[in-house]
Formats: sequence, C-alpha cells, structure tokens
Amino acid sequence: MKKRVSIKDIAEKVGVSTALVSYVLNGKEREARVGQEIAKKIRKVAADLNYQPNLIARGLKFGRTNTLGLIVADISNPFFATLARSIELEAQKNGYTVLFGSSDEQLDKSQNLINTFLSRQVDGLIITPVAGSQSQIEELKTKGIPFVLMDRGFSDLETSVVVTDNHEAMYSAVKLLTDNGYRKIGMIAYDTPLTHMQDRIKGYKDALKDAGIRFQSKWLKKVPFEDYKERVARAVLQLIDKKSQPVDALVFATNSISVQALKIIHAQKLVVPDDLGIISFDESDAFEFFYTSITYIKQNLNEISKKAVQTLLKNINSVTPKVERVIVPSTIVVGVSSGKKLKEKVVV
Amino acid sequence: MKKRVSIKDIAEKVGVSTALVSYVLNGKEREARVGQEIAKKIRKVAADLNYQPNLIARGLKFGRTNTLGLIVADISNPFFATLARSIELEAQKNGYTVLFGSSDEQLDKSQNLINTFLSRQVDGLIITPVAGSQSQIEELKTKGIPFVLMDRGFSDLETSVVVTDNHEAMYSAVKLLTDNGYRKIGMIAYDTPLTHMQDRIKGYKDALKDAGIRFQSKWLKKVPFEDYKERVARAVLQLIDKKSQPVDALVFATNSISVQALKIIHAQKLVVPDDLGIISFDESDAFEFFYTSITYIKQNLNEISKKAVQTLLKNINSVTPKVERVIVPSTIVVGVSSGKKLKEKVVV
DNA sequence: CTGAAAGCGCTAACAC
DNA sequence: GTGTTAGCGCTTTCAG
Repeated sequence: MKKRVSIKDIAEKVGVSTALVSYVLNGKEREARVGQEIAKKIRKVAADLNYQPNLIARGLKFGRTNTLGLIVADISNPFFATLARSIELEAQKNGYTVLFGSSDEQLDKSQNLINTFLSRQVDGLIITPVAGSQSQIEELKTKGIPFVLMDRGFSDLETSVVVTDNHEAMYSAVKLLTDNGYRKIGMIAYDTPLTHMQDRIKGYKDALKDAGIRFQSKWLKKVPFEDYKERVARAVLQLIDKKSQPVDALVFATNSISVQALKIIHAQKLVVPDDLGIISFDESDAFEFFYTSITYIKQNLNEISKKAVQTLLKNINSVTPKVERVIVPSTIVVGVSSGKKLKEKVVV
Repeated sequence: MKKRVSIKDIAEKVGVSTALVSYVLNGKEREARVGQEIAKKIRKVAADLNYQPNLIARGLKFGRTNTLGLIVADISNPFFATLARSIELEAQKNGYTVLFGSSDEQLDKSQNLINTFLSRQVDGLIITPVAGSQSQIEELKTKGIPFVLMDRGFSDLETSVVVTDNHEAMYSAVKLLTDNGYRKIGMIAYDTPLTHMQDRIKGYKDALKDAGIRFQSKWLKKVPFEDYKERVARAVLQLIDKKSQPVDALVFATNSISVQALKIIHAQKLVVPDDLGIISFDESDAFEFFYTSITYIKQNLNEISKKAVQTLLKNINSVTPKVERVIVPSTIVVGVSSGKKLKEKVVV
C-alpha cells in the first residue's frame, strides 16, 4: 500500500510548517491569522494531493475517536440487524462510526468484545447484555466508560438503558386474548433473568390476574437459548396435549420462538385461532405466508436505536453523566390469530 | 471518563522506563534480555492496574490498525447480515475488528463510507459495490488500498472479487425446470449492470437455449431497486396474464423478489407448481409457511465471507498483491415448487 | 541488562 | 502575523 499523504507532505510542498496547514485545513485560519495567500495555496495543494486527514492520529491527540462499539447478541438475526442499521444511521448523523460484534449470548465473547473495543478506544458502547454479565458492565461503570444497554437490562444494576415497554406490551397482548374470550393462555419464553424476558412474563401474569384467571405454572414454558428449537417444539406439544387440559391460546416471547412454535402448530394441524389463539412478540418474515395473519407486538426498533445512540452521546459529552432509563412504546398489530374465541365449540 | 492506564503509568509505578514495559508486555523480554525480577514486577503491576494497550497509538506507530471496513448494501437485510456475521468471525480469528456501513445501493453513500473508513485508516475494505461505482473502486486501486469485492463485481474492471457461481447456479435451476417439462419460463431480476445479476440472467438464457427453447424478451422483467415491490407485483401480473400466453414457470433473481412475487401469486390463487413452477435465488424465512416448499439456490454465504476476508488479508500482507477471482459453488435445494409439470392439463 | 529518544500524524499553546 | 514545539501512547534503535 502506498503511503498516505499527511499534513507534513503538504507543509513541505508549500514550504510552511505543519501547524499552518493544520490551522487552515481546520478552518481556523482566522484565529491563527494565517495569510490569505498562503491559506489558498495550502488548500490547493491539499486538494491536489487528495489529502484525507488521519483520524487515528487525531484520535490519539484528543483521546476520542468518534467511534462507537456495538455489541449485539447476533448480527445475523434480523432483529439485531435492524437495530444495527438504525444505529449506524444515527451514529453517522453525529459524526460517529460503528464497530460491531456478536456475543452469541456468551459471557466470554461479550467480555472479549468489550476488551477489544476498549483497546480500540471507542468513545462509548451500546450493548445488548448477556445474562450474568453484570460484573462486566459494572467494570465499565467503575472505569467510567460511557455505555448504554439496549433491548434488555439487569434488575439489580443501575445503568442507562433503552428498552421497549415489555411489561405493558405483553400485558395488553394477553388482555386482548382474555377480552376475546380465551381463558387458558400459555406462554413460551426464553429462560433468562434479563429484564426484557422477566418483564414480558410479568406482563403476562398480571394480565391473567386482572382478568380474574388463576395462573397455572404448567402454562409457562421457559426454554434455553441453546437448542431452543427442540425445546420449543416439546413445549408446544405439552401445552396443546389433549389429554391434559390443553391451553386455548399461546403467546410467544420472541419471533424466533413464534416461528418455531407455528411450525409445530401447523404440523399438528391445529386451526388458528379456532383451536388456538396466537400472539407473537416481534414480527417475522415467516408470518407472511402463515395461513392466517398473526397478531404481534411491534417494537419501535428505529426509535430504540435512535434513543440508544442519543443517550450514549449525552453520556459521552457530559462531564457528569447520569443514569437514564428510556422506555419506548410499542404497538400491537392485530391479525386474525387472536380473533374472538368461538363460544360454543362442537365436541365430536 | 477516567484516564485510561498507559504504559507510562506502569513504568512510573515500577520505576523503570516505558521501553522495558513495552518489551515485557509484548513478550520480547528475551530479545531485550530484561531481568526476570523486573519482568515479573512489570507484569504484576500491569495486571493490577488492569492495563489495556491502546491500539490507536499502536496503529499510529505501525501504520496499520487491524481494522477492516465492511460496506454492504443494507445491513438490515438478512442476506448481508449473515455475510457480516461470518466476516466478523473470520476477521476476529485473524485479530481484526470490523467497521461497517450500508450503502443503500447509492453512489454518494458508498463514497462517503469509503472516505470515512480510509480516514480511519482501515487496513482494507470488503465491499458489495454499488452500480456505477467503478471510479470509486478504481481510485482504491490507484491508491493501493487493499480491497475485495463481494457478492458482485464489474465486468469492466479487474479486481479481486468473491462471488457465488451465479451463472451455473441459475443455469442449473432453469435446467431443472426444463427437464421437468416447463417450456415458458419467465424471470424477474433487478435492473442493474452488476455482474451478479447479469450472470444470473445469462445463466437463465443459456439454459433456455440449451433446452432448445427460444427466449422471448417479454419473459424477462427487470425491476429497479427503488419501489421494487410494486414493480415486481406488476411484473408478475403481466407474466401470468391469461390473455397473452402466460408463462408456466418463474425464476426469481433474489429472495426479496421471490417473497414479493409469491405474495402476488398467492393472492391470485395460482397453484404452485401446477399452474406455475417456481425457483428462487436465495432462501427466505418467509418460505417457511408458503403452502408448498420452494425450490431455491442456496449460496454458501459462510464460505463467501470467509474467502472474502482471506483474500483481503492476503492482499494486505503481500507486497505485490494480485487480483484474485474466487467463485464459490452454490447448491440447489429442491422443493415441490419446481416439480414435474403435469403433462395434460385439463382445460375447463 | 536498561533507558533515552525519535517518530507515527495531528493540534494548540506559546514563542518569535 | 507566522512558525516552533511539545505531546497524545506506543515501539524500537541505539547508546550506555
């Protein structure tokens, strides 16, 4: 690779010091009262040489790189990819560039990414934290590194965080089902202590309670991230098992769970919503061709990312950063899958 | 943000020069013959202070940052997100971190990203180039910046590039259709001169020719990236129009086109494959619940990304980089949608 | 064995 | 008005 042209090259060519070049190129010729002639000359040579400032050098000088680190669970997951896209946009608007990495919900990968990004002197981090990573996050706090959690947080840790209204969203989803006559409502969620999941579960339970329905523990199935596919399949089969008081509706805590569950429901030839009402948290392309339209909670991903970047930048630019919790409202897109329950079901 | 701990802090604390610290921390104590005692002490203090090397400073020193720039069309598109994921993985394996950005198929955004990444002194670029960006790419060449194109390239430009076997893939897809008895095969593609699309189109035409079918220009519909949805819808309606010799099979050049087209086909109540054979280039989650399984060409995205990174790294590390064209084989996943055409169709 | 010092590219306080 | 220089954190040559 050829040597890139530096401020020094320009200085030599024009016959001035690098200082003058720097002043002129940063539009500070007024303050430094650089001569008109010389300024013009410098600009011309810079253009001729196709000069591009070295942001690495500038970063070293200023101790800030105008780079953000983004750690998501998995960038290939459309949910996170969509967040990444808006983050990129908002960051760019503010003159920042984004480094990214995927944690795969694994503690060691998360720690590695944090270390790598810090070594690269990012100005701040946007993180979808992994379960059990409190100590990693706390270290950021003690080190005074600006960061914001996104999508999920910890109940036992005071941090800036931007999330969806998980509780309300799931509450209103389940309420929609109870209002439509469903009484035995099951839920499949991921088995994690992270707040987004806990809040969704709480929303589900609270909605049942407010509808005067007594929650039954067998209705709630928690599956691990690892081989969630099999586990979701098993959970669905248990929940709809005819021999033991099957549920009449199901809510799914994420789109990945939904898609997998719908496959089983389809394979079992259950009719949605007549046999089983359905609501999903988040949408999926796969809903497109399911034989009936799926009711789902639509998070405002765009707003979440925007707020995440803005909150982070506020932190970066403030001398006394303060913890900020942002909750972004979601909407519910009503399809056929949560439709009114048939009152009288003919038992054959 | 608190001051991060530097080599200097360690040196002061131990009471040696920064040089020694540098040697020890880089495992070069042997060459520099640093004393055992002192080395141990340095290491201890470094650990105590939780020292993280400043890669920015190192980058400035070495003129290399161990950072790659990735420019895709749109990171929120699962296709590119999946590529990004594997690139991240392969880059990490080699000690690189990835900056990313989306070009939206737009020339100015592409140029902006290139500039930004170069200013940040990335060691190389992986680019899915935008139509008409030859000059941008050529400038990289003249500047001697290592880069590799991915997914698509230019027919009029000699560059390193990693792509799928677009021609063969589409050829064999169409051959599958002709072998199964389809004779009037249409195609919907994006309207772009980029090689991936041109190669797919050529594969389609060549397969027709080899099957003894004369290509009809009205069979090939090219739609622009912008509002492709409407345009695809219109194209499908034209191709299946009963009044004017409708096609009996369709191939789609990308998954986004496929999903949109299938929606229309579904809405029009056409039966796949009886009324219409279907093959898609690339898969989509949405195929999951289409009423019949879709035959599709499966690119080896993992291999493409891996090769892209490897080719780029070879370029970066070689004094005399050479242009390398890598073609990654794809497979065809056969579903029901391309099944044998019913010989005698009962006309009502 | 150890350390001073130069230099990567850039900026800004401070001389001249 | 204009230019010198120190220094950001790190590496490495060369002198002690």
